[in-house]
Amino acid sequence: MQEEIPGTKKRIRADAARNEDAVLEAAKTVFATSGVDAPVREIAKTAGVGVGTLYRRFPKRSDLVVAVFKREVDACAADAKTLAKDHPPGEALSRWLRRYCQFIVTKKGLASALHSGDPAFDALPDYFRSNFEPALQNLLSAAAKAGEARSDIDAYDLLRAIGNLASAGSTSGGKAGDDPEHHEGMQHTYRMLDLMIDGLRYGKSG
Amino acid sequence: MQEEIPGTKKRIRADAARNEDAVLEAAKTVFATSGVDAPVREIAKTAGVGVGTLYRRFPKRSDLVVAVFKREVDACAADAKTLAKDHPPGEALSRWLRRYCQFIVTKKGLASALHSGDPAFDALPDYFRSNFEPALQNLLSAAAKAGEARSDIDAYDLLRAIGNLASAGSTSGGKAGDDPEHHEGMQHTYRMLDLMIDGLRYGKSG
DNA sequence: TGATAAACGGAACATTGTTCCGTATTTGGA
DNA sequence: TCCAAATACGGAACAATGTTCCGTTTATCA
Repeated sequence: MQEEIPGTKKRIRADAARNEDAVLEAAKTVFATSGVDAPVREIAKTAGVGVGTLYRRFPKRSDLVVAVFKREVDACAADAKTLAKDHPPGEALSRWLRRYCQFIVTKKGLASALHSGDPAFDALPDYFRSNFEPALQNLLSAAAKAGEARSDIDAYDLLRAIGNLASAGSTSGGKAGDDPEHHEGMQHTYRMLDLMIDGLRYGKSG
Repeated sequence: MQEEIPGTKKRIRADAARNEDAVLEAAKTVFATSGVDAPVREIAKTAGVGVGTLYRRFPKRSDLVVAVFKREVDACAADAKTLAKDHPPGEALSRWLRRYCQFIVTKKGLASALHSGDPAFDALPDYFRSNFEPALQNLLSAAAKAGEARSDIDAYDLLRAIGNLASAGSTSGGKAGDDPEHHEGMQHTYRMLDLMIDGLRYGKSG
């Protein structure tokens, strides 16, 4: 979260840094497994840490939720750059859109928390957009310039469209289980996504 | 809630009936004042009743929320009939739409509960629509027949439109306070509503 | 290596939903 | 009118959870 800023008084203790990371990682796992409403204690235990430690870094439960969310937004946005480096533009675009779709699907539970009215989450939508829109815009532009995708699609529109697709296709809640209906819904979602991607890359417009 | 059905074994005890009503009334008040997340104890105390009494009638907190919601839907829908009896068709229509708008505004907190994924609330949207759509349809038809409103508007569309208007204009949460911004938003909402009503009654179409 | 600041862990506290049960009230019949 | 059974009542007690507190442990640095 916060780097070594020159002006900062003291270094962060090694164990503290290690634990902060462990907590974030545990929270990510637990949120995915048991939903965003999972008890703080469960996260602390998974991280192999006492609740006190967790609360020192994240004074409110919502702070932890926000931190995990931002961290995953960062990771997903960062993947855009990686994919752009490792693949031809059209392919990078396709892959990232699938990656993004997966992000949305796994954040379903969180999404409902966002609209819960808790002011703690007010900043998240902006964070979401300000990271994803440029990330996608770059992929889109590169693909368009290479003639590997149409150029008349707005990044934000696409983000929203896929977001809607994905939320419509997943059962509400945010747990992870092996619910078969859930899997069918997912398959359907990914099929629709592929349709959009194909349209984007090979559609009649240029 | 449940009437005297001939097949029923025993009569409901008088104090029980009285208390059920007191609880519903108290819940309505408390939800309006402190939001739908208000503690059960506060509702019980307001009703002048122990929590045990409350829980016998409403085994889950959500049961109480649902009951209050339905009761207010009933009340609002019933007002449509009353207004139709006491006013000329166009006027009845106007008045009821304002009444409905007020209903929506005060149920903002509840609305977010609806989309919380809790299956306890799954039946509410249907209840909402199946009561309000016919109620409005009647007013609309009567007004149209009397030449006091245009006839090309769908009842459900109108319900949704006003619903959106009202939710957009109110600050999230569902509390009641004297927040001045909230009041401004409300004024704006009602101004927009009046615009729609005027369009409905005096617009160019017949 | 030892002093000190920083961090740790988890018991303890506060709030809330829910259950339990001894007590009080209503009801229907004698 | 009065009694016994049925019913309902109230609120203490329990469980789950977020959050705070503080005695103990550990990392850092000279």
